[in-house]
Amino acid sequence: MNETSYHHGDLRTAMIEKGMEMINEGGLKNLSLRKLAAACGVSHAAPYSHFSGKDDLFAAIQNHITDKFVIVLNEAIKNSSETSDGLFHMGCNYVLFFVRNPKYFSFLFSRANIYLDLTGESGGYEPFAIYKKLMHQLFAETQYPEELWLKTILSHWAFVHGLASVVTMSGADTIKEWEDIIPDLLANNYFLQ
Amino acid sequence: MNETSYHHGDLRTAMIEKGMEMINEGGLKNLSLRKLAAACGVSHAAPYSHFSGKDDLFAAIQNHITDKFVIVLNEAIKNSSETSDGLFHMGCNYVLFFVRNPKYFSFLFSRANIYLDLTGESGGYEPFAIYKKLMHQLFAETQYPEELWLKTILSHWAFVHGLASVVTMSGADTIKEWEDIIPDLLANNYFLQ
DNA sequence: ACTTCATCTTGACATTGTAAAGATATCATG
DNA sequence: CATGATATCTTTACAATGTCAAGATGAAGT
Repeated sequence: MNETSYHHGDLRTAMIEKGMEMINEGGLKNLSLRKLAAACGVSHAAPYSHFSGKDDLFAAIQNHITDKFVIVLNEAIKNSSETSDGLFHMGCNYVLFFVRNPKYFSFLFSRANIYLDLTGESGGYEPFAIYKKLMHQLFAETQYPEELWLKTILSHWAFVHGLASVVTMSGADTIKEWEDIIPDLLANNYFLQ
Repeated sequence: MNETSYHHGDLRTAMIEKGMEMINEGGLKNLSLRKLAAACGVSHAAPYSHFSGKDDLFAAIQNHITDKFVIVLNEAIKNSSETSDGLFHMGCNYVLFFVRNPKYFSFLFSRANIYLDLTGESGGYEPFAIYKKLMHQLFAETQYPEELWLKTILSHWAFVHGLASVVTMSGADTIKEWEDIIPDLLANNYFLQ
């Protein structure tokens, strides 16, 4: 199935991966369904055989990026013997994922289709669910007082997610020290009082 | 200058305020320059006498929201006698502004035109600059070790900004307890270790 | 070889952003 | 008050975009 054939072969994957490329290069505003189709060498209506529309296409790209993000998060658990160590590394991996892919941040979190389930043990937006589950595990191990669970989860996640936000808004690509700063900030408590 | 006259009278302000309304109602994706113009009772090209284009118009709306945001932040200083108290209240006001205006968050921070100046004493994105300046003041008062300034600012801002993000992603309008939770989270340290 | 079906193309249309040219009212100046 | 300059708005036009419908193509199975 070469590039001159009538049928593309794997247009769905091609659209998603080309979409990720073009988001990383020119951002979102200059990316249209038709340009993406052209970049894949198909006509402007071809994507409609694989996606119900533009929203569906971009949601698929979002899911694909989220999948990679989830993989990076889960790597933190594998490489850690203790749970508390895993939480630290998951925080690092969380932020550093966006240090290495700055454009992904606003794309992932500005589409207003993400729901953070605060109450349950699982469900909701997967990266948050993973983080939450790991903290629950740590809470159980250390017999952390249950009335503080939600507050502690909120604090930790907000801090980590906020750091990712800061990184992308202060020139992630221009600051090379992030890889040293982030673990420092997560390991030590630099809050006043 | 009534609504039937050829000249609107204050189209620029009308576009900005109507734009804020429509963002709060239907979000961004359903808002076009032409719809906004129609909602203001003018032709679709009328806005071009006040804005250079769509980007300029939306930047003006963004600036207007930011102005209101800055006012809310500065109120924290007036109502506080001590600097540390002001910092606490500014954090509260920061997050609660988005509890009360959930749609503003993604609109403000997803336009990729915000730059956080980490190094200087002022300049850059104003809400961040205000927060940073207040912390510098507190550092000076308490003779806080200078090598920790940047790390402490990063931690505090990331936490506060992350909380605002969490709030908007977990249904700001459905959870009425935020106004009690946020001050609690900011006043007490619920981080592990 | 024939049929079936997924995939792709072509053509069309409404919406949108933008620019140019002209219409209208406001305002300063005499 | 008259007049011309200027700001503001309308009309018209065009290219880009998202979407749909109808038809073309070829792959896979019978």
